Amino acid sequence: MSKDRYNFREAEPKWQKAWEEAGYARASEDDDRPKFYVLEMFPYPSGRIHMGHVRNYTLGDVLARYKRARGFNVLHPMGWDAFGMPAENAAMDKGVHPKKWTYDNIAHMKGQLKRLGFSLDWSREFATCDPEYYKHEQAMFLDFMKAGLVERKKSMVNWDPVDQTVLANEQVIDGRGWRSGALVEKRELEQWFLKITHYAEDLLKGLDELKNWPEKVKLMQRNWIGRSEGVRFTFELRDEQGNPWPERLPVFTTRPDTIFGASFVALSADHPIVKALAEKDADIAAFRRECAALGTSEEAIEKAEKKGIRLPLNAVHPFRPDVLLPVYAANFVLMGYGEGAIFGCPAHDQRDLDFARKYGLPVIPVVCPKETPPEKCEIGDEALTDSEGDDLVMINSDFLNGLTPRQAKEEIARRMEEMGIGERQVNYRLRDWGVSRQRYWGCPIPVIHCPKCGVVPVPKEDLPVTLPEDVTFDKPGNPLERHPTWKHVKCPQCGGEATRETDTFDTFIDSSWYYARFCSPKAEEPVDLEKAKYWMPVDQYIGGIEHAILHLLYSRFFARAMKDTGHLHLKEPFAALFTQGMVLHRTYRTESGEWVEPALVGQREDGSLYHIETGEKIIAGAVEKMSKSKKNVIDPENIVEQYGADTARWFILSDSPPDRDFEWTEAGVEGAWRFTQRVWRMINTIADHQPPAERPETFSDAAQGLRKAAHRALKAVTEDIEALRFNRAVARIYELANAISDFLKSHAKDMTADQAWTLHEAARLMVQMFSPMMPHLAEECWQALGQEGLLALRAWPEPEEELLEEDTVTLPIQVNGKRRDEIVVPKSMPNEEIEALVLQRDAVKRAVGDKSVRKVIIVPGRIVNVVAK
RNA sequence: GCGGGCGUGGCGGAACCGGUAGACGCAGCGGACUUAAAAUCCGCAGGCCUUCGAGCCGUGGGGGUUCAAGUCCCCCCGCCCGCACCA
Repeated sequence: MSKDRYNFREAEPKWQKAWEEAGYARASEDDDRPKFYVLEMFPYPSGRIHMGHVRNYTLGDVLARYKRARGFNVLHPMGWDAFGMPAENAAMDKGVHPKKWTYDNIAHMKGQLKRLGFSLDWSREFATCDPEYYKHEQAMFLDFMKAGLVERKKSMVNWDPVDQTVLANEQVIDGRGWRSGALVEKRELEQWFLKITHYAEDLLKGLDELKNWPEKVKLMQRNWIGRSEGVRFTFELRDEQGNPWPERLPVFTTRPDTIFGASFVALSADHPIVKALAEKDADIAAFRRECAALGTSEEAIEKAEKKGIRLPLNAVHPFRPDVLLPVYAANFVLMGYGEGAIFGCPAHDQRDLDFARKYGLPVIPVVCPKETPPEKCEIGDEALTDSEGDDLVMINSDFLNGLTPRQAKEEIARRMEEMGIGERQVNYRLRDWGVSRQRYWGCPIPVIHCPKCGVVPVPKEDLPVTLPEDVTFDKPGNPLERHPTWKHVKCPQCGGEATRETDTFDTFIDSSWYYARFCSPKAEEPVDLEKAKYWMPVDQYIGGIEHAILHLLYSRFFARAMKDTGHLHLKEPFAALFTQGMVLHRTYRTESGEWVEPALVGQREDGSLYHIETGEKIIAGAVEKMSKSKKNVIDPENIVEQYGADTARWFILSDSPPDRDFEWTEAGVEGAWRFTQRVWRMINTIADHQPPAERPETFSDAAQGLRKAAHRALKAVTEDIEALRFNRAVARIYELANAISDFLKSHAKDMTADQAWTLHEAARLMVQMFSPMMPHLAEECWQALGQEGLLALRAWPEPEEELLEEDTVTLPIQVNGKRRDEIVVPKSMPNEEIEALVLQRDAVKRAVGDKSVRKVIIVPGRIVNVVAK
């Protein structure tokens, strides 16, 4: 290879082949070394990899390669999250079968990943749409059923009345179906649920043990689970004539202390009482329809204006029998939480306040800061929601007056229990996981519906229940439902005519246990426990923050369910979690507002932008997440083609901390590209200086300086890689490269033996340091430096301790907190001596002026601050 | 709406546990080399002011704690992520 120009087109395939032949990325359980399981969230096979994948898998690959060099037996597998809606959309739009579309995409993307040089153990690859994978999923579901973790109940879906199809939330746009444009309705269907709430407490407690998870993710999960302690109690209801209603109304509240501030009661529009009343009242029925048009997403419901309708009912205040509270149906009360009914206390809940103001209901403050006189305690536009402060006191509340809200909660709970109308209750926001999907391209749910026997599980020996391939997507709805023969089977129990379940699983199930399958991808059972015991848990999991709640919570749930059914031995699958940021790119538009892809944007001398094909003026827009709709997408394939894998990897690691968003820029890749070329030239220059075979006895000052720089860089880079601070590691490597350049410049002409030796040492260390990031270039450099064998197989170097120490230290000197001077002192200098030295300095004297020195603060090794007044 | 996060030069970022703000890279400017350009190499570089000693201002905005605040506390603004059928 040319010494002037690094040819990645030649080098990259060569080293990829060499690693493969060496079995570099193959993982085996039969190994004495400690194990390390690094896993990145597997991709959906959309067709092409995108920059987000490049970033994700580069982060993981750096760690995998580093850990191998550190003596770990590393498992770094890859697979495909292959079921899901896009395959069906492609079938509808382009007429291609979901299976063909998916497997073609996988083949293409696999090639792309290989060209990026990721050290993945491809022998463990699988796709979740392989019957070999999903048959185990079906088997586990049957075991979950036996263990009582599965339930069948009614729940709401978005229904498109024109397409006669169930819609995903993302397919509902402003309350209308994305294809038909029809107003979406809510519809109740019998569906399968996994009882994640069974583990609510355990999932919450388990978070405390996850020391290497980001606090923000744990906090989000805690809030999602939403444990709350409160009281469930019942109201007596009366109709408009004052006659008692046959049943009492149960409500749940976390704020029983505010009961004397109650000014209304609100029921969910889907509450059985509201449903019953709607039968006889057109207005209530209309209100229910209005609520149904909001769809099923909590976001849409909460964003909507708070609205309600008065029901012909009143509720009797439990402690003031003469007070009747009006009862409403309200759009912000969720049927799925608590009892689907609340009492409203406008003074101390924002939603209740908004509602009360809209309908002219009284706002009675019952909690008041202690220092405020009760008669001055007023509520404006903002409710006073705090109930924990000891500086709060109950007012307007009969026997509660004078207590803190905390005491009042206790007192009310006690009295309600005494009266027999309520009890304390722990409630969770977390709902059971609805896993039924009315779609074709998913894992079939392995049950049969028999008119005589009811729901009958498919016997395990009949698994997998596979998808029929002769299906069409020319009509809306689920092809499994209308397939002529597939669903018709004999009942396994009575042998009579029966039908298969035509719903398939939520694809989140597929991704809730794949990490365990990678331990034994060919096992006869879902997971080979011996192998799982060796590899699990995942030591480092890496993926996007967008999965902070659902995917990660479902996976934690699945591990628990698998443990309880004997399929896994631990509850927490991911020992450490890292959440990467998104990849962004600037957007461009023409003056008429059309998006333009970055490749078509040219820049003139004066900096103005133009369309390179049409010459139109182009306006630069915001830097945003890469998305097809805004055309600000850079295809990794083009980047690898133009610059090679190492440049792409290096750039994506270099600019931003991995957990923050990353802006892809042309200039940035160019910079990374130049660095690869600069390194290659530098290494070849160094190779020309033959080092002595033996390590020199002594080193010149210059050589010693370079050795210190190299070993310090090694220490810093090692720490940065361990902490996944790859951008800092990159900066340290740049610094070392600069130090080596400087050294070469000043000593190239009359290089002594010790200097040549030092140069080679520094060069080897630098190459090793960037080898996890730019593995191909590193191998090529390693060879150029005359080293034998694959660098990938070499142990990570250790810095020499004595080169890391410094005997002097530079201390900045502040006077009253402002930096005025600095001194260089021996590390061992006692504080009194430092103080004396500092006070003699001209700059210090000048800054002190005619004030007198009150104190001198010395932080050893860091700073001196002179306090003068 | 609710929950979570982020905000530092022209740009991406660095700054450990409260201790020199701006490492490193990108872009820029000046110079060398070249017939020329590219590439490469060297140098400069937060802002203001300057009598060239220095000084003042500066980490989204406002307040506070401290000898010392990008970092801790309170309030506000902007952007991003999630909200249970996108993956």
